[in-house]
Amino acid sequence: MSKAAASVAPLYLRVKRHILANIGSGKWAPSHRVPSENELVKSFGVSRMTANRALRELSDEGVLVRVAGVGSFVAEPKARAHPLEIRSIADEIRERGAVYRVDVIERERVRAVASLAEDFRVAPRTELFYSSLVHFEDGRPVQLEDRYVLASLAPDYLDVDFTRVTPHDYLIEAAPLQEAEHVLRAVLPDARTARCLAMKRTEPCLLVVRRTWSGNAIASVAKLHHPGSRYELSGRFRP
Amino acid sequence: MSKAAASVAPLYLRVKRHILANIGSGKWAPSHRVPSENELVKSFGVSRMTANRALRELSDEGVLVRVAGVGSFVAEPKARAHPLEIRSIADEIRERGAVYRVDVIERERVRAVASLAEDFRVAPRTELFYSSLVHFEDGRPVQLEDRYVLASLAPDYLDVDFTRVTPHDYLIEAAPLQEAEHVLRAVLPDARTARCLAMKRTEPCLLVVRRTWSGNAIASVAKLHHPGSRYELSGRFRP
DNA sequence: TGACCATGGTTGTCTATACAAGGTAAGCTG
DNA sequence: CAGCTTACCTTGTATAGACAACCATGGTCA
Repeated sequence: MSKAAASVAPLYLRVKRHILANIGSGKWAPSHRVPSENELVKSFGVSRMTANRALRELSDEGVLVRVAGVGSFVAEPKARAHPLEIRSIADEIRERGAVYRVDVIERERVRAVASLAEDFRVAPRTELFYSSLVHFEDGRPVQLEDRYVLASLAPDYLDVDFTRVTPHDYLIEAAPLQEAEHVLRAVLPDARTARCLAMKRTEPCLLVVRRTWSGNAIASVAKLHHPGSRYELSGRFRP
Repeated sequence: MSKAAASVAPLYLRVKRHILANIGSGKWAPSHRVPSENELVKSFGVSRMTANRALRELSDEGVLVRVAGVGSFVAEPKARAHPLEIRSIADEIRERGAVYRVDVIERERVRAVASLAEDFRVAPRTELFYSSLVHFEDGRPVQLEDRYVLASLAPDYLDVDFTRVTPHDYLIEAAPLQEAEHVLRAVLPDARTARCLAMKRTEPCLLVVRRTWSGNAIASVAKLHHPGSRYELSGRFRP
């Protein structure tokens, strides 16, 4: 009834585990040379294709570095970049078990002024859609979302019911997301932001600016203001 | 002299690209069924092992979902979590081509008071090391790093020359990093922080709290204050 | 000595074949 | 009609053999 996975596991997996075990125990340090495919063929009694798959997958996973004509080596640990996940605010709030609500402040069709045109890398007066929402957690405002969207990429944007679908989720459907850029800053809110988030103008805001690409075009630029006293971004990470 | 990669690329890659092109163009939507291995064998004139490698790698990459006995299907796009990389500040500054400098403000051995003990999940009065550094970019302070380290995990911590190795880099070597947690907030600086970062107390700070695990123990808790006017966290992301 | 070349080990790719196991659907049987 | 069986297609794994490209080494030749 036990898993007994070790004895029935596919051969290529057993080879992978053997190598991972030797690395994990410190027996094979970074840059140490691991057995070649032919050596694994002999010691495990498997075919070369099986040994190749084990080593190739470990290479794809970044565990090994392979050099044609030379050998396979334990990769240097990198891991000095720690990803922090930035998620949809509605998901986050609901996942915490809190009540989520959104107010639609504005939604309109606009033409890009100079600064916006620069953000989007388009000509001035290009048609954009603008929406402004406030997201609430248990009745308290936690995010002001000011978003501009390239009209040609999401022609139905102004008809979306944002109380049911967040702009972010809608855009994922409408325009296949290919790249995103985030910039995080701490700022003081302007008068309108402070009013929308029910905060004092001396209280700091966590500002996330998110730009998303679809194909070669910048599909959307969003400015997300969060009251510093009521919102924090957090994430855990395992290398 | 041109790449001519398409004509010399390995067969399994050509098959992968064919499938990715059909997905990228929207011709094959999510949950659409892609050709089976045997169909690819016929249409591309490759062996089944080659078709298998193409489909298997796309499955490993999350592009396809394969079900034994049924077929291979275009995966649903998830990507509503956007990782933001948090990197070592020294690397970041040097990579921008700016001059990096660090001042060591304090370094000492301390005993955990109640709140610190709670952060570390250890008993009060457990021995910790404390260091306080200010990181400069082109002569302007951009980060105040207040760090506590579990003494038993890094006994040499106080002897490290922080002008040559950042605490973060040293800890990676000393205690294998297994997990990290980040919390980002916007706050107003206290008097000491404002003084160290040469900023006004009314100016907001971007605060990153980083906790790192090594094994089951919390190895380090770092509070990183950045002046809102001079520092921003940014990152790009391709799904 | 220095430049060239042959050799053998290594990774990278590809084929043809085989068996096993999961799943579906048609057809048979009671 | 319900339930079972069977055939077929699918993915998953594994093998033996083959050729190409890469690289270090050592030997040969000028």
